[in-house]
Formats: sequence, C-alpha cells, structure tokens
Amino acid sequence: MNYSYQKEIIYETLKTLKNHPTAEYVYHYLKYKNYKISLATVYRNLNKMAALGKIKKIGGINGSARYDYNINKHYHFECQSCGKIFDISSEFTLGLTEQIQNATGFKIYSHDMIFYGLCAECRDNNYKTITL
Amino acid sequence: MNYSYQKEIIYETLKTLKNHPTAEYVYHYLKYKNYKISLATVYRNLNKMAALGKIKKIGGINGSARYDYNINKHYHFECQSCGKIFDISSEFTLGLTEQIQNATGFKIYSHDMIFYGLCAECRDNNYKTITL
DNA sequence: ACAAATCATAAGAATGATTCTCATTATTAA
DNA sequence: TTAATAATGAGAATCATTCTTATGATTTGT
Repeated sequence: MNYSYQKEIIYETLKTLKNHPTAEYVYHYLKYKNYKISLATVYRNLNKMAALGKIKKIGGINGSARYDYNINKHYHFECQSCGKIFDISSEFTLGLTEQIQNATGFKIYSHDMIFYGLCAECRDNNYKTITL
Repeated sequence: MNYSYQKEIIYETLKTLKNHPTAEYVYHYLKYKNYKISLATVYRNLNKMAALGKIKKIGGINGSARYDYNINKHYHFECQSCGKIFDISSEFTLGLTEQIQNATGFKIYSHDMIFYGLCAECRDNNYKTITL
C-alpha cells in the first residue's frame, strides 16, 4: 500500500473523531474541512486499512458500516435512543475464545460483540419522560 | 399480524433450512419449490416476524442479513473458508450483561456476538492443503 | 354467509450503501 | 527522470433493501 495524501487525512480524521464514523461521515467531514477527496477514495482506503488491521471495521450496526481508530480488543454498545456508539472493555470475556474452541473444535481467529440498550444519559431522560 | 399463506411458507422454510438463510435465499428456495411469492413479501415478513420476536435477524455477517428460526439465546460462528454459519452456545457468558451494566451504567437489552475462523472440517482440509 | 373495513401481496420503481470502471494523476524504484 | 506501478476522482453500476400502488385475501360484525 503506497503513501497518499488522501490515506493520510482519512486516517487522521478517524484518529480525531471519537464517534466511530461511517465512510459517508468521514467524507463530509473532510469536504467541510475543504480537503479535495472523493467518496470512493474514502471507502477504498477505510476498507484497505481495515483489511490490513490498521483500523477496525464495525458491522452489525443498523445502517452503514462504522470504522474505529482503536484496534485494541474491545466491544461496542449502541444506544437505541441517541444512536451513539460506546466502547466496552473486553476484560469480561477473558478465556472465552479458548473455551469455545475447546467445546466446538473450531479454530477461532476473532470475534465481535455488540450490545444494544440505553446509555446512562438516555436511560435517565427516558425515566423522566415516563414518570412526569 | 394477520394470517397469510406466504407468512406460513416463509416461516416453515426458516424452520426447515438450518443454514441461517438470507431473504434472497428463502425467496429462491420457495420459487424453486414452485410457490408463488415475491421478494418484497419475503423481506416484509421476515422483518415483521423478527420485530415480533418470532424469529431472529442476524446482522454483522458480511453482505446480507441472515434470519434464524432459533430464538433461544445463542451466538454465531462464521467459517471464513466455507461461509457456513454455526450456532454457538451462550453458556460461556453467564452474567455478562449484568457485569457490563454495573460497570458502565448502561441499560442493556440485548447483545450479539459472532466468531470468525475455520470450522472443524475446513480447518482439517486447510492443514491437508498446506502439508501436501 | 355478506358487506365493509382492514390488512397483505406482487411487481417493479426507488433508495441507500458500497463497489467498480477507467481515464488521469501521484508515487516509487532503477 | 523516466518507466513502471499504484492511487485518485467522478460517475456508472451493483447489491441489498424498502417503498408504492393497484389488486386480492382476511377479518369482523351482523
């Protein structure tokens, strides 16, 4: 994978934004910042970087794919009210892969987990809405 | 949700097929079996049944959504070689939701997990390919 | 069983997300 | 610096899914 300015600014955008953006979001962010770039290039590079393990592509979220600068093992939580994506530590599943490999005979290379519910803020707002 | 013949045969198809099919697959299976049905109806009913909890919609798998007749809590494994989807018991994550709710303050309603790797058969075949 | 109201379907159009194509431009290596 | 290779931009194409609307099926009350 050769150097390119576009690759650079896409990667920097992902580093800056903490909101697990979609390709479309990265594209609009860069256009807004007056960088010259095309949507296809954003998709191309995000997927290429994900394939190389430089970033992480997150599936399973309603709508478009999300991309994550953080490639350390961790999970995600999607708030069903505000739509925000939060990181969840993977400390709660230590040894899980080994257990399942032993139980199934499968060779497991990776896994993803996503939680759905209400973030702390939305949970409180919803209680207010219901009780008032 | 009213009765309809189409709903019936879609649900029966999901019960019969053990392979976590896509909507498209269910549609072609039914056409092949000479049932009169349209693709939009397959999508409409699979999604409606999933919304009502009668079946389970599985996201996060490369490409299209998959649908599962089994609505008991369980996870999935996708073989990166043959593409088959296998069920994984959820017995290895007892208490996980509570732990994460306590640690984060989020209200968690559900979660999905998908493992990627090689199924037993493909793992063996790959060894053969490599060593021969 | 009948009529009226409601709901579901078929078929194709429309949409949204993503990938492809290919002519042009940038990057790399000798 | 030049040839070879790789990346980009822009729009077309594709894929999965949803929407639209006219028609047909199902339900409900009598």
